[in-house]
Amino acid sequence: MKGISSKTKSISTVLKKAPFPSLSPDINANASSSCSLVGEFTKYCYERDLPRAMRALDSMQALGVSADPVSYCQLIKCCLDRRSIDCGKRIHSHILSFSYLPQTFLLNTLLNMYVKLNLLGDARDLFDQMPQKNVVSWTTMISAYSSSNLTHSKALHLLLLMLRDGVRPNMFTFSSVLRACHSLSNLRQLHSAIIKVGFDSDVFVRSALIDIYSKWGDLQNALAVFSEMPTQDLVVWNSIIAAFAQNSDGDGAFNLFKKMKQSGFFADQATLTSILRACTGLALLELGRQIHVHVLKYDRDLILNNALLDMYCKCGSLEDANSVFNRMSEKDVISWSSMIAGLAQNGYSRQALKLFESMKVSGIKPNYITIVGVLFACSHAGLVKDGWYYFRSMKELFGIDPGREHYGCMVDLLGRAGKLDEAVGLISEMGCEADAVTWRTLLAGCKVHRNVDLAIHAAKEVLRLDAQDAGTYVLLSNIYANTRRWNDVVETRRMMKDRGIRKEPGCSWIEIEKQIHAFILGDSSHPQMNDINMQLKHLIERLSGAGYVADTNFVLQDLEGEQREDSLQYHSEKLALVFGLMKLSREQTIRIRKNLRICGDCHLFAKLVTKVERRIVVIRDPIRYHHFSDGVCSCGDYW
DNA sequence: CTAGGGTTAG
Repeated sequence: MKGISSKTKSISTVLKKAPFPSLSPDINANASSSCSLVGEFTKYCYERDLPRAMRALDSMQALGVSADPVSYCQLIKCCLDRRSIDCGKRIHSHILSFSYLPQTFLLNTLLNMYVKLNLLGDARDLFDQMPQKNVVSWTTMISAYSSSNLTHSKALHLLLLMLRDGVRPNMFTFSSVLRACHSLSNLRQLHSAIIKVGFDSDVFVRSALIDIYSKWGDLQNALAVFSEMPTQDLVVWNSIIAAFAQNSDGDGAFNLFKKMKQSGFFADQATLTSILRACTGLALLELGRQIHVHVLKYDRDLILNNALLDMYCKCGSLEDANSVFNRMSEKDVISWSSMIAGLAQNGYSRQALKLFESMKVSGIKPNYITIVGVLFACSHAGLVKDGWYYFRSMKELFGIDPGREHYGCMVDLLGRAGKLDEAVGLISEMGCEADAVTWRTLLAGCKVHRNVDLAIHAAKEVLRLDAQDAGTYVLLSNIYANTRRWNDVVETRRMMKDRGIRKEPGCSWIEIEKQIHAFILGDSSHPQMNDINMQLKHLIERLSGAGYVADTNFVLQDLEGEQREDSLQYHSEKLALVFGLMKLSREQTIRIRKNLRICGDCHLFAKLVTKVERRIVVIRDPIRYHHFSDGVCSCGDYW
């Protein structure tokens, strides 16, 4: 890639290549044949006939003649479409051999080609050698660097060089460079620069602003950008809806969606994808099914189908997930990963591993997240050997280094199997420091296998890394109470109070005829609460016959609010479950979502309900799925 | 010749 600065070419080179039509008949003949050659070349370029155009280009190269820049641009686009790096480079070197300075827009087209072909190095070489860079050249390069996390700093750096060079950024530049900002304050700087030049009214810049504020978790500012002026652009609507869906504010997403329709816009693939994600977050299976109807008209949209698939998995309807998965005309690593994780999370570990084998056969390469799902499947089914195998060979087989999540799954697997020492060993072996999630996982193992000393250690680690984790304070205090270490109980409660930790009230949601009913611990505002309480009493009597005894160990988990012995009875999932029994027909699965982990008493309660009442119950807590049926739970009583 | 929105884990 050298010699692009044709300025430096000697006069003699220039003369040698310049046509002298009057010198001799030979040269005249030559000139007229070059003329028709160029004509042919131009024709092929416009017809997008890459092979013929390349052949003509070679002849032109031999004769030292050139065509007009627009034809070259056509041909470069053609290379892009065919993704032919080789042809692109040949055109580039042909253009370099010109005796004159190639026009900037032609070099920009080449630059763009390199960027789109992911040849950033070649792009940068060309960019550095361009004698004249205009705003398009700069923006092309900045945009290339902005699109990868690894090169964000280069994008910002180029913006500075551009300004120093006296080239003013335009709307294109800003809408590309925004995603490269490295902090919220950096984003605010860019935003105010944008406002200063008045580009904030551009729909591209606005959607980029909304998107990046959302990625930094700043929904207020995203909404502020959105609300500043009336929107007549679908992408801007989609940006703000996605912002809410991605920041787990499903209700916010639905409200905006409603407003969008009122403003006369129709949902496209991106809108539906975000709305499905909102359904996923809120576990709204029925609403998700309704959206599915609209998805059908985009049945070849991969991303949309992936979102649909994930919705069914996370809403606990594996039948639907399976049928979507099987009908998808195209599947990528995300489709496979979602399905594998979905099977595992819903208790079908063996199928998950089988599907993983099919995936390998299909030729789609597993990624980091796929392996998380695979290990999760192993841990769920207690497949210690398989887990170790996948964990130990993932680097060799798939080229993926084990990360936090993988270690987390292994700690879960070992903890579940009672191999707590091995789990501790693994934590110390981690390349990265164990985070609160990992310690919480170990803590769960300690709880089930009643290892008090290790539980205390794990809980302390959790609290060291996440001082706000109300559940762990409560659990720790619970352990101390059970082992009669009263001073420690007092100390733990004091710590909680000092740090202003409040336990989030337990809340459960159930969807009945497209209506969401929420049950919050200690809140009896539901209109049918009296009825529900009565039914609950009757139900408990029936369950007692089947051996149900309230597990008061868990009462201690509720330090806040009522500390009555019978407060268990009011755990929100019990109320939701009873309401489901009252309102849904026997054939309908009772699906409940809750904000806290399910307690042991409610877990036993749900198991017995499915046995005594012959119902299917699915409860999704923030981490795991519990499929209850005939007195058994898919989690195997470990969660 | 350059720009914006949607999917898997945590």
